[in-house]
Amino acid sequence: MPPSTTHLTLVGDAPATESRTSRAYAEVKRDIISGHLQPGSKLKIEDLRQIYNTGTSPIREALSLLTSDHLVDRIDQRGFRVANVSASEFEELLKTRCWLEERAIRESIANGSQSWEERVVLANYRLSRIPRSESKEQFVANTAWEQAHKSFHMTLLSECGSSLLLKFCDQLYEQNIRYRHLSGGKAYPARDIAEEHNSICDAVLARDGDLAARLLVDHYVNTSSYVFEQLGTRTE
Amino acid sequence: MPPSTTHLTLVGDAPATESRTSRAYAEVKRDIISGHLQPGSKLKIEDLRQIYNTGTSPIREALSLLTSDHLVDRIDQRGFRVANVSASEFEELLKTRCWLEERAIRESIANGSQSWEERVVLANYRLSRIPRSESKEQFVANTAWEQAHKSFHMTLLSECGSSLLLKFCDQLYEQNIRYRHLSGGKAYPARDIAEEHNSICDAVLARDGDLAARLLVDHYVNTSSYVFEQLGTRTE
DNA sequence: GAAGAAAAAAATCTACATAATACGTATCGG
DNA sequence: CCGATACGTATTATGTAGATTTTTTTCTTC
Repeated sequence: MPPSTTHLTLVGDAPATESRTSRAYAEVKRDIISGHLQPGSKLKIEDLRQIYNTGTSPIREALSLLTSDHLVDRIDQRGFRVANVSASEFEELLKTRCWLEERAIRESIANGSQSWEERVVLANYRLSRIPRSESKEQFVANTAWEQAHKSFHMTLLSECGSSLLLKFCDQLYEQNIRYRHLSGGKAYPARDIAEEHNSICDAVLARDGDLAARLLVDHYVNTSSYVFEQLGTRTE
Repeated sequence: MPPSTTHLTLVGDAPATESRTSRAYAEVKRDIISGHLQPGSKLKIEDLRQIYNTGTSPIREALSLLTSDHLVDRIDQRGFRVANVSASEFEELLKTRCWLEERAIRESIANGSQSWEERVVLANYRLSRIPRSESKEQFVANTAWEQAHKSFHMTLLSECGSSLLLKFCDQLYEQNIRYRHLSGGKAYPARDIAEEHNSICDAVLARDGDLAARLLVDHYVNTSSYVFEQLGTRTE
């Protein structure tokens, strides 16, 4: 007899309803990463309470959680602010990301299973099918592409053998997206990003850690040069 | 100076008074790291409110902040728990720590200033003057030694050029202390830890990144074998 | 202008109300 | 009788409203 599908009794750890704190966390995070909330700007509890339509506790707790993602700064008795950005901070971010991801992809290549290879191929394929920009004339960030891109990169690292390292890479990745968004919606330099992804993918399948690490770091450094240009010309 | 261990005061000057949230954060953190609060145990807001003599908001916020240190787990609608421990988690922790600290000490050696060398020497000297145990007969953890030890190790990494990496190393260091404490107050194996510190110090002064990294990793792996023994024999 | 007092704004905290989960007990089918 | 499921109660987490403390701004006064 086929195993009957379990009825609606929730077995695992998925709570029935999402708390307001979680919702506020997700929404504020989204708005900071998207650049909607200006870097350095004050996050007044009362304002946020109204904007996100909830109470003070959920907002306060959401902001506390966001400090761990380095997206919000908290000062005792002086409230919360959106984390600032600067060229030097971005340089640190890029550097750190390269260090950590290089290690992570090397370990993944050394330890990754057969099915991991397949997941990498699949993630790359899915990414390749999604247009980078929603419009052909001008660059309009495509959320679906963003998700697939992150999924591809995190899959590359996923079998590094350390959930801690993965978590760090995830955090740094999101901080990086924020910088990309803040650097404006202008078109990216004419660079064949898909081809870069393919090369990384090939190196992974060849289990060539040195090559994969080099390609991955180059990929990040190249993408970042654009952000640096924008940051360098900031008027602030 | 190494960065402060909490993310509570990130920028600017210290406020006049410490908030209850900050106090609760520091106290709960201390009690988790010291092992006073059992791994996996439920953190009931009402209980904590009474124990730490404050309201629900400060407790709740403190616990939210502690989740970022991986010392507390949070599940929507189901509250907070002290993060669990296990041999496999500790293995990940050790591995990740070695990866990150190796990178950090190499970078520090490559970029560290003259005054950094002096700070390393000074931190090592101070550490050498403090007894490891408060009692000669049996091992009793000495808080002053703990502080000096952390200070020495963080100084080694302090000029790696990335405050993000430093923060990660700081977090991992504190998680590690927790494991040490949980592994009981038994005497450490007879090993000349001071001599290991001296060797690392010498390698730093010789600007020998390869050697320093190797010695540092060995230092951690050696210390950890004791924790593994204890974890392996846990009755739970 | 600068120093200081008063007022306004904002963050923090407490107390209570509400909603969700956990647990013990009863019930049902085998 | 035994195991599993459903139900009702107790416990706990979450959320709201408002009081309190701290900081920031404004307004005097010198």
